[in-house]
Amino acid sequence: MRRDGAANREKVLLAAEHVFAEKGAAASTDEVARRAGVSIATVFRNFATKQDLIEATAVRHLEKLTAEALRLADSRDAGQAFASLMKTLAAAGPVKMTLLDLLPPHDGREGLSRPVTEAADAFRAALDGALHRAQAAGAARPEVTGDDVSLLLRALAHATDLGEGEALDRVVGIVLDGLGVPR
Amino acid sequence: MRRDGAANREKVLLAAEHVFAEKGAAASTDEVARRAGVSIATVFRNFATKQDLIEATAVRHLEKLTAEALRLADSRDAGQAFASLMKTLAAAGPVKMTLLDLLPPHDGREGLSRPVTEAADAFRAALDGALHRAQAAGAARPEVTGDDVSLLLRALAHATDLGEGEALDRVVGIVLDGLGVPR
Amino acid sequence: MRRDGAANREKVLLAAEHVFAEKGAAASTDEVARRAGVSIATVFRNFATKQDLIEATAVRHLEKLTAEALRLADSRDAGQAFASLMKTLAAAGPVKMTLLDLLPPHDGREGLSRPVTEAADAFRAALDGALHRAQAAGAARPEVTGDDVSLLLRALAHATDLGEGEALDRVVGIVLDGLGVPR
Amino acid sequence: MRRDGAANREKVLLAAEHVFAEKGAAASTDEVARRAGVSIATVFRNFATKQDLIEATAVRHLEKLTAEALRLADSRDAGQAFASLMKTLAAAGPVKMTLLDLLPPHDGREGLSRPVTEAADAFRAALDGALHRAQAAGAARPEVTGDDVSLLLRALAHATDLGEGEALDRVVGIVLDGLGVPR
DNA sequence: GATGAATGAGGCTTCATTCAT
DNA sequence: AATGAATGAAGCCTCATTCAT
Repeated sequence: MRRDGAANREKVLLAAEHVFAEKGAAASTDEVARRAGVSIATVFRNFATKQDLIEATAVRHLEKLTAEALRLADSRDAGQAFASLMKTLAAAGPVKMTLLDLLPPHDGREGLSRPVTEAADAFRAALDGALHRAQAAGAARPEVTGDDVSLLLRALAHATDLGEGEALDRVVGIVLDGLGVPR
Repeated sequence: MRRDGAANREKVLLAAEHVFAEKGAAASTDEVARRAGVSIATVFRNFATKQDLIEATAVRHLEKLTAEALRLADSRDAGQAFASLMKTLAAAGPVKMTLLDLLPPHDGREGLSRPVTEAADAFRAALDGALHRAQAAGAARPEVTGDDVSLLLRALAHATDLGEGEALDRVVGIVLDGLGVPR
Repeated sequence: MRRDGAANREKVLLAAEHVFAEKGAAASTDEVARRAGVSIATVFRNFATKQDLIEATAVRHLEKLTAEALRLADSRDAGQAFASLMKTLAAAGPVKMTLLDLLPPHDGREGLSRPVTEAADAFRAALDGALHRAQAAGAARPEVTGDDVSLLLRALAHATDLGEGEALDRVVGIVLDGLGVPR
Repeated sequence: MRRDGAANREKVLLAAEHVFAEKGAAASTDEVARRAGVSIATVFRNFATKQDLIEATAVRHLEKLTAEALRLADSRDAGQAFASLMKTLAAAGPVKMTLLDLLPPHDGREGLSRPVTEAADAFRAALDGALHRAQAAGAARPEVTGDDVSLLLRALAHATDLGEGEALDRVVGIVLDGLGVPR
């Protein structure tokens, strides 16, 4: 039984990721349930509130991004690693919803639950690490701050929402130029 | 009486600009009415549909931006002018709503009314003009396109939505560096 | 000035007759005003309430029908006169709205204003007169009552609302047969 | 739980039948819900649209009428059967709403959903059958058509709306005389 | 007297959330 | 644990009626 429960939770989260990505957080819980193939009551059994579901989706997405950031950190070339990270994060896969809006610095943090802020902080730490390594290797301007990168990333994620594949590459390239990252 | 009507229409548009800016287009018409100090029926008398109100707000905002772009165009230093334009537009005053999302290139243009697309095109033309002048003066990389700038602007406008004043300046500066605009 | 007022009242009544006929009493007062070419405030100046307007329209229509009934009464052949009357009334011209619903016997009379009941009674008297003359001439079954005719007329008026020209003639013919009126 | 759902759906349909009958299709959905003893959201869960509810009510009523028509068809005396049918249908029980307006021939059929037109056609077929049997038995004039009967029925249903029990019998009797149906 | 504008009440519909099976 | 059903609150929009010019 516990396995069923976990499986359903998983299905719902996956569905939420897609639905919120496509239609924004305004999408109805019903639609998430439908896409997950479960009843809406099941969604609410797993996530007491729609906000909870949104936050869980955000956490999940942030964890993926953090993992990606840490994976790339192992690369020998710190500049290359940082550039790849920016491209990957800006593209943001199918999750076009701006979950990254939850990253600090952010005004609306007060209302967020612990898990979300923790996940956001973890991601932010990974991002800072990548930046610092690149700066140490001379592959990023020293005066650039973590906040700068975070804001730019958020901005690019939104642009992703709108631009096409190749267009996004061009834009990310321009930003990397501005950051002093060699390409 | 026409004066009353015009004044109220103005009040509603102003209120809409603020409300949509703060809470996004999902904000309720009721709230716009409350902020404008009129009844909701008055809002609907001036704008038959919520979509109409949103579009009118967008047009108004775009027209302001276009005027700003054209005003700056008269500057002697084309590079300076372009830089100022980017900063001004990214800041975007109190209108944090991403009205700039209406700029081409954009997928969702089909559903938009004529006035909106016209206003968006006019703004885009002014933006392209500023870019070309800067490039002709050697104050912007020649390979940068109008689409690049438009996407970056849209991205920065979103970041504006979240970042603070000084932080925004830093970020815009980085982007200008990437565009090869001297500061 | 008085002439303007009267003219407007006339225009409104005419418009109301058409609009209510086409869309039923659910049609909006705005539409009546638009069709009359006046502002909605003018409509309400002349008729304090929408109900008042509806009743005035009904009275006007009833008076026309009464006049028609009296005009036909002069015919030599009482049976012929009665048959013509039924046909004319069932067709009801452009006023398909069932103003005849106001005729007695009717449950909802209590709520009606004096002018309406008076007009309805006058029409009913004219109708009774035509029937009695036909019966006196042996051109209608003696046991038929005014209520019978009134109900049938109301029914046919509704059918008119729906049927076509020739179809209506057939149906009225059948009813006249049932009433014993020679054709 | 399905039992609850079905029961509520039934309650809503029943309430709709009464409410629409009394106040016409313009009656508010709220009133239907109140009469059914459920919340208005429950009404909309069962019938996505007010139009859907109206149509479902119409279908239900038409099916009852069709069943009645077919039941009477088994009678030995075809004329008697037809007369009974007319009386029953004209009386139409508590459903004073003119659901019969949906019968062909009718202009507004285009906007109707499949189930409604099917139910209307089924009823019309049953009615035609009764008429033809009566004509074959010499108990109705041969030149009378199904359209004639349908229109008359519609008309009488409206009259039902207004007249009383005994008055209706008289009127139906007159129409049957006109149709050549012995009584 | 006529009008353009304003409004409160009400109608349809959606949705997050709760309940009973 | 999962579901179908129920609901209150809220949103958009319309309309009869009133008000200010």
